[in-house]
Amino acid sequence: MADVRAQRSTTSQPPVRLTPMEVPKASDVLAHDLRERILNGEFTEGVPLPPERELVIQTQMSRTTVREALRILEVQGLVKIKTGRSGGAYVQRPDGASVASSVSLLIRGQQVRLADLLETREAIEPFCASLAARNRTDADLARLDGANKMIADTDATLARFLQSNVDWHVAVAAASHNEILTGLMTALSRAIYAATENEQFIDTEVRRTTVRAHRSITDAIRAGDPDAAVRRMNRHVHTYAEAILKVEQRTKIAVPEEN
Amino acid sequence: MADVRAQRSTTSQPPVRLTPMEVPKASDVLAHDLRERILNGEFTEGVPLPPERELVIQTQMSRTTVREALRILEVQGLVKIKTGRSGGAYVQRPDGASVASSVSLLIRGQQVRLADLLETREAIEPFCASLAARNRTDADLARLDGANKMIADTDATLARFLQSNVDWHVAVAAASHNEILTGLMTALSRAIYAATENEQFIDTEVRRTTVRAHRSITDAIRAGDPDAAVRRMNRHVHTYAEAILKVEQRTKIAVPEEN
DNA sequence: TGGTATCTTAGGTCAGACCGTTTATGCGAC
DNA sequence: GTCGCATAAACGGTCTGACCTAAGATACCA
Repeated sequence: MADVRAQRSTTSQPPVRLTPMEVPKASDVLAHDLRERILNGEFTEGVPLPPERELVIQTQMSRTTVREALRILEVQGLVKIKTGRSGGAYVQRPDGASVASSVSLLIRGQQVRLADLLETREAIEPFCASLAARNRTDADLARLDGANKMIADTDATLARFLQSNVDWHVAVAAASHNEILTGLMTALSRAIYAATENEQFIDTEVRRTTVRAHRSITDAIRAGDPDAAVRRMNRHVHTYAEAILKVEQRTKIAVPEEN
Repeated sequence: MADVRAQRSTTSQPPVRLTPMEVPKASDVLAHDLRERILNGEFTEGVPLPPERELVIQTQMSRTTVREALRILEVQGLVKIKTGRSGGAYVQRPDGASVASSVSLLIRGQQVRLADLLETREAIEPFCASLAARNRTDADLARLDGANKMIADTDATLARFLQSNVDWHVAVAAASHNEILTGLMTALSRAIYAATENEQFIDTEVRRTTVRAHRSITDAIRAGDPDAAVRRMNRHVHTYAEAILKVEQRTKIAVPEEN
């Protein structure tokens, strides 16, 4: 090791300034490189990355490191790892699900108040309904109708009712054809489901009101009437929120894990 | 291996039906368990998880497996791993950053158009402004004023302008005192920043308009006028979106990597 | 021809070693 | 004492090489 002070004495110039150096981990470097290649389209969707042992040869890294890199990409939703022969890391593009899961973590981690959840839905969903009225396809309408049919079953358990409820709301978001909004609504709906399941918020009257509101909003979406859709959705989620909050007294929210 | 058909012939009952079995990976199991404990508050923020070798002893798993689990949690933003003595996996609660990065991946994966981003902001931000007008504290106002001051500097570089822009928008969200909306706006702002930096969307005129709009919205928030706040914010983000989209002609969005 | 046994390729897990970084600790000079 | 520095200890990071398990491919036999 050369002595730094010796260098200093040989020059009158101020010492070189160095920024606090970054020492990236090998697996991060590899993950980063692969991620860039995937996002740049060098690896197209559906094709498998080279096998781990092949990557070991190419990168001169150990298999441990290679595997950690692949694991990172898997968590980020950029590859899907399959086992067995002709398994491997298959490239996929991240979809709304990854957004939904990170939003779920955000919600669960912050111990968010139920009021915040409902507020957020009030912000987002009317806009979704408006977009849905403009962009919906026949397939979207079919999905909405299906959810309406499911939820109309008055004999269903609470869990089934809430599930159809979620399905309908997610279907509205999907009909907006905006991936981000769809991801957000998926996460929000799931969280609200969980929060309202624990309490006995939902009585027969709420069920009937909900079914009617969904029908009416679906009609507006089918008719391609954004203004009506926005207005009705606004009223629906607001009414729902008020009903819930009237019952709720500082309830702790517990969002179930997805998968 | 026993012959299945032999069993069948010895009984008249129909064979047992099994669902396609789930064979979770060991590292996923551990990651899942740790994640639940963190989110349930069993490990509070800031405390380190047991060292890897300790986890190996407790879980009877190999260090490879333990490390993969920790890596998963790190990517999900639930722990921050530090090296060196008294290093380890320190528990942290996920914040807007993890949502932001998954949104970024979604965008870079080209599943999302810039229009979707702007649309989502149009859905969320007016609502934030409304809440902010109702819930803002003096500290919130100070933060908004600070951002307004920064952005008014006409000599600033584009990067500085956009950063102050993001700061202001995030400050509005923070003033709403809704954790979810704040997290979402952080993510969206960063993504929009990145998407608009690459293009030369921002000219002097846009800058001046933006500064004026921010001032006017800040006034409404200070005055505690939700209606004015919502109206002005609506116009601001809508105008901005139109200006951007006018310039954009099927432009490929390239969001730079965070970190 | 159709099904079944086997082979082959891939990821999953394990054990043990060693390296690099960072902090605690103890010792010596002031 | 107390400040500074060398050293030790406690971490995560990486590597090697082995073996297990899943599952598609293939050959073989009825």
